[in-house]
Amino acid sequence: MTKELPKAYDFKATESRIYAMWEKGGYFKPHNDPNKPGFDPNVKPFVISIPPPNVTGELHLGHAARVSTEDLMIRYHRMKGYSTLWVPGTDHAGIATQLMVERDILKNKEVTREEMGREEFLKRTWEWKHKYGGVITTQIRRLGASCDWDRERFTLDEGLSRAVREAFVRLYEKGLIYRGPRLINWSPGLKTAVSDLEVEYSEEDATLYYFKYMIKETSEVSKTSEVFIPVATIRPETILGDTAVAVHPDDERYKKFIGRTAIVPMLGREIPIIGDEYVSMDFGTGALKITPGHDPNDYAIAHKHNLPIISMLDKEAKVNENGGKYQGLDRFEARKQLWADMKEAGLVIKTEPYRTTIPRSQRGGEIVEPMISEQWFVKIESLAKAGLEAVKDGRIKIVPERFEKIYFNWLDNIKDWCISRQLWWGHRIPVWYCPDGHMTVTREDPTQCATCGSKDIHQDDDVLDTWFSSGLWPFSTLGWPTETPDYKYFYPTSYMETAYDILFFWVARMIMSGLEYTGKIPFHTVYLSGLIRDEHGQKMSKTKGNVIDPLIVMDELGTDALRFTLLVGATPGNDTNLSVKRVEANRNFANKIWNAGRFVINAIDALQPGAELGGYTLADSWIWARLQTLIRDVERQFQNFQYGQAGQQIYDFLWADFADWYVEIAKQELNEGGARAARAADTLARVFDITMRLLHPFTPFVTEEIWGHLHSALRESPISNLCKDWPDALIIAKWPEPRDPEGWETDKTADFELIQEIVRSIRNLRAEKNVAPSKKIAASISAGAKADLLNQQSKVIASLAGLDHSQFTIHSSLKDKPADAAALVVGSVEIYLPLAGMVDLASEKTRLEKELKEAESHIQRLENLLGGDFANKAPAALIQKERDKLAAYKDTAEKIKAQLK
RNA sequence: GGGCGGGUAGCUCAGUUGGUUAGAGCACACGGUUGACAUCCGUGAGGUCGUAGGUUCGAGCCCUAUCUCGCCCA
Repeated sequence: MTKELPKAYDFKATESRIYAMWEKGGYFKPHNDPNKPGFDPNVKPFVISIPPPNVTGELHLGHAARVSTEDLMIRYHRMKGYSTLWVPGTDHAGIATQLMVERDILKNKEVTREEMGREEFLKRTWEWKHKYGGVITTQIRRLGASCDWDRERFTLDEGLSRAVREAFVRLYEKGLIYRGPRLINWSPGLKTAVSDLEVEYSEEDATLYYFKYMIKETSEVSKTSEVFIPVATIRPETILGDTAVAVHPDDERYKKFIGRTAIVPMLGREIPIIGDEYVSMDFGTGALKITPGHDPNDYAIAHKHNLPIISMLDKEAKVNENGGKYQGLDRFEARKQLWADMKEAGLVIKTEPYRTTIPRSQRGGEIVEPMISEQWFVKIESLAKAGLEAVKDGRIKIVPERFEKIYFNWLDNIKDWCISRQLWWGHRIPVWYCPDGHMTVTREDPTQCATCGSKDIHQDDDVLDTWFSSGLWPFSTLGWPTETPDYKYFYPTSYMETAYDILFFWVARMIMSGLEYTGKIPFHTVYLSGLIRDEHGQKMSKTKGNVIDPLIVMDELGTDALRFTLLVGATPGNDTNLSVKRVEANRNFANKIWNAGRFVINAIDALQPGAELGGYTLADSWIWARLQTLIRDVERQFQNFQYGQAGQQIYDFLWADFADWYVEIAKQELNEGGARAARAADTLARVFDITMRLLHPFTPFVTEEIWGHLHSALRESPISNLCKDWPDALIIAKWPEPRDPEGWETDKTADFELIQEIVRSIRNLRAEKNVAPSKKIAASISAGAKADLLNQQSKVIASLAGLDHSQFTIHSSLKDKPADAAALVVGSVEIYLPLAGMVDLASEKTRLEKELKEAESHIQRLENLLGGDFANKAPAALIQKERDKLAAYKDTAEKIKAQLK
């Protein structure tokens, strides 16, 4: 006998215990491990590498959604028998982590990282990592993630660092990596370059400054009149870096000035006036100042016209020596000063408010400054081409498909990737320089210059973009560049599951990297999820105060409730609005699972030894048919990545079909004892077992826990045969295989649905007439051809509809309709409820008339339908279906009419 | 400017390759201490599926236009 189970599911007492049991049982490990004896290379693996969270980060709902989805995929495939591996890990998140540690030492030691020095700072950062690096993985465990923790990786681990080094050296040797001064996005606060992707553009209020670009006078021009070209700019301070003024060659106003010389305000520097069709004549003043050192478009024009490039800002975005007397001023301060001076000098025309897009750093939000800087770049063209091909030819599939277009578009327009960052926390660029400027790039740290042999060499100060190492993740985590057994067996991986916002940052780069370094696709399927928003679709942010903390939600409502909400609320590629109300509803669902399980277990415990199994009842057949349909639907939906739909259907089945109908009917059967009870218990156990298997990837904890109890109850029961093939834990139980219908299902289902309709209509009437739920009432039914069926099911009907079975009669036909009775019509079945004293003739008449009207409107509609082209063109089966419906409505209408007489 | 997604019940969302009575959760109304569950049960109300055309025997779903919200890219 099983011990008494609590009345409510206690997730707090369950989750950590179950997780420990799984981990201890080794269930998170691939069952077919290439490092172990007995390995079979022919067994199909299923592999996911986790999108690595920031090592010092904390779990947010985005992580929770990712982890839940990946765990669902993993558990499903594990149950299907694949040798399943989920590789967990974290990345070092260069900027984020460095900032955190910088803030910390500034607060606690009051030193900056520069004052502290690189070596000491890195030591502190590693300490920080060791202290906080485990937080997020602990939180991921709480979600039930069934990853192989023995294979956990970190991007700065020795192995992964070797992969980064190998990748860099290979690209360098192939000539795909180069260093040079280019216009890049500079983050003055962080004092590092950032890639194009790390800049966000927002529409903001700004000021458009109009001023005079004076033209150097020549003899032909009157010395008395003022000659200038009006120019407008958003950033007046960049005037200090102007190297030309451009106008459209066809512009009647200005074309006469082309070839002449303009004078940079306040600096007096002379710059050419050039003609270029890039200038739009009707935008602004029609003339453009060219600042190639601080604007990407101007940079391109300067290249075309061979203009000099002047940098006028330093690394902190203060004006440098090229800014004359403004040197040392911050960029915004310089803007004010310069403008004031220009006003004084009579060069100012006007200012006006203007909406424009401002480039801001994705991290921190400061305004990014385009600047010329010496950086390392990856020549991306050939990599992009390969990445494009892999998706175009179907080797990699992106779900949902519409993101393929976005992916193509990005790769078609991609620019070289700036991979160097002026940070300390990361993979230091493996390039050494000697005093003569030779570069040495090797897999092992060199002791001398490869070109001149000089021992006086120093390593590049910069580190690589974190995404450079993340791009290697699917294979570096498996041992690459070494051909380890893991790499050989588990690579390429299977799915890459992540949110669409890092399609470019990460997914595209992983694909390009995988193809470039391993010659193989890193995964065959990319599944993109949406983002998690609050219940009104707003982005969650601390400033809005609408952040939902998954840890608190799990504390209050349980992990399964959160998981189920995230999984069922999501459709591929679409954002999910999460409301705590919904999580609460799913906490209730977890409890429903628990209690349905308790009921099943009690039924099993109550069985008498040696009980024979009775035959299948209609309800047995019906629930079994429903279950088989469910298995087929769920399987199809899993194959199509429709996880939300699948979860919803299982929910509906368990709650509506199983609990509300089958369990209620089973109660009666169980009361009868003997063979009837044994059959009911048997069906309960079989259906519940399969339902738990289907539900396990969604709500792993409660299903594992209750299934375990079911398992022990069964083992000690007279029907222990049922569980003879079950494994020790649900997590590795076999996934239910869909099978084809056997032919009997349609009739049984239709029969049962008639019973349901009869029950519902009696309940409805009872509620309408305010019959106390506890009161058993009499009934007689005229059932026509259904009389046999209803006779067999009379006890079911009676108990579900609250009828007194001893006063319940079923006939093929009734000669006289019972007096003083309410009449209900369900198709061809007439039900009489002699509610003495409660039946008011007038209101009965109204009710029946209403029903008649409804039936007649259906008859009208169907007759129109069947009288039209539908009858000629629609599929035969469908036409028959509608004809049957029409017949049923006609039957109903006639019966009601008879009642009304 | 180009592209993508959403607009379905009071709120938040589902809705298979078009199949004819559009679903759920929450909220709401009425009634229930039925031996699994009040984290529950029963019953009910609530929708011209953004708008206008079109294709089709048949459109929430396909096509065109349009309004609106959001996102990505330039």
